[in-house]
Amino acid sequence: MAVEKYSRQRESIRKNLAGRRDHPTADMVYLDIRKEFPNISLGTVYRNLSLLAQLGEIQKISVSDGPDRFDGRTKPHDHFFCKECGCVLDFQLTDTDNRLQRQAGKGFEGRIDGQTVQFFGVCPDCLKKQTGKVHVSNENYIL
Amino acid sequence: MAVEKYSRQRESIRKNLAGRRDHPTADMVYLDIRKEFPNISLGTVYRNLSLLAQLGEIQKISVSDGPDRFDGRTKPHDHFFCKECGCVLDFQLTDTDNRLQRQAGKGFEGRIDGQTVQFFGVCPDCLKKQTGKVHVSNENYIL
DNA sequence: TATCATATTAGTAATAATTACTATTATCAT
DNA sequence: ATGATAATAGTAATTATTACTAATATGATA
Repeated sequence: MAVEKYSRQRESIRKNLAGRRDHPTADMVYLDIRKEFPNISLGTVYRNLSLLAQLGEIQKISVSDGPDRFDGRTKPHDHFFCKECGCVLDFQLTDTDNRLQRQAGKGFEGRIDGQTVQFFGVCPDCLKKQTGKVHVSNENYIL
Repeated sequence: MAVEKYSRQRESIRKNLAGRRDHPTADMVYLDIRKEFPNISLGTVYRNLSLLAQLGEIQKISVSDGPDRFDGRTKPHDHFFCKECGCVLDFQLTDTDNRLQRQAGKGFEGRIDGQTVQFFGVCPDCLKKQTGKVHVSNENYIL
């Protein structure tokens, strides 16, 4: 279960994720890695993605309307999900985190180890494409 | 696709979710509804859960390690996921939301329609069961 | 109340995503 | 180089969910 031996395939998967900013599915990673390892199997990709996620070297993101996605960024951050194109963007909320966790922890008898914020909406690209709608600054939309 | 006619099965599913505080999977709802409608099919449960989620009458929650879960609470709130037993608890963060969304929106050219916070940790029940570990107030754990 | 159009269902088949299995290969310590 | 075994490729199996279809339920209208 734990990693005990190096493998070129796993290293390639790790590097692939580290070098991209989108949030690919296992299949997208598979198609990419096949350029270097034409015989790699999808199962190998899945196994290594799970493994790397367990080790905290990548992050696994579950979405309600499709396959899981993976994120090569190690340090904790948040995500934005576009309801138009389905893309996932990274958000870095500075410092609010502690406030969040502290507030949630008040009177809670369990233990909170971490948290992540999921934002939903329309990404910049899709918003621009929506002709007929005037593009206004984001802050006007805030409730 | 839209709801145009009443159905007793759908109403039963809606009530079932409204009357419980856990966050059941489609299968758990199915098993429950079968007490009232022994012939209801799992597909019917799935279809109505999707439908109700689209209408905003229930909420669908995706988790990384199992089937989707459903939540009968209509008003927006957050969730806590226990890494021990897999249970999902509701959290209501008072008012911090606006701050979050405003902060995320700064300089973002897309549109943010909503957000939800996911907390991870160990639930109160599991924490108590972990013998050998002293139970301390949650606030000591906050980073 | 009977009739009709059609939304919804039960039952089943199909698909999508992911995991499990196994013989072969790669890694690494000796 | 050799041996122990972790990891892989290829494939089968499982899980979660959706799609399909004939029969039924709903609700409007006569």
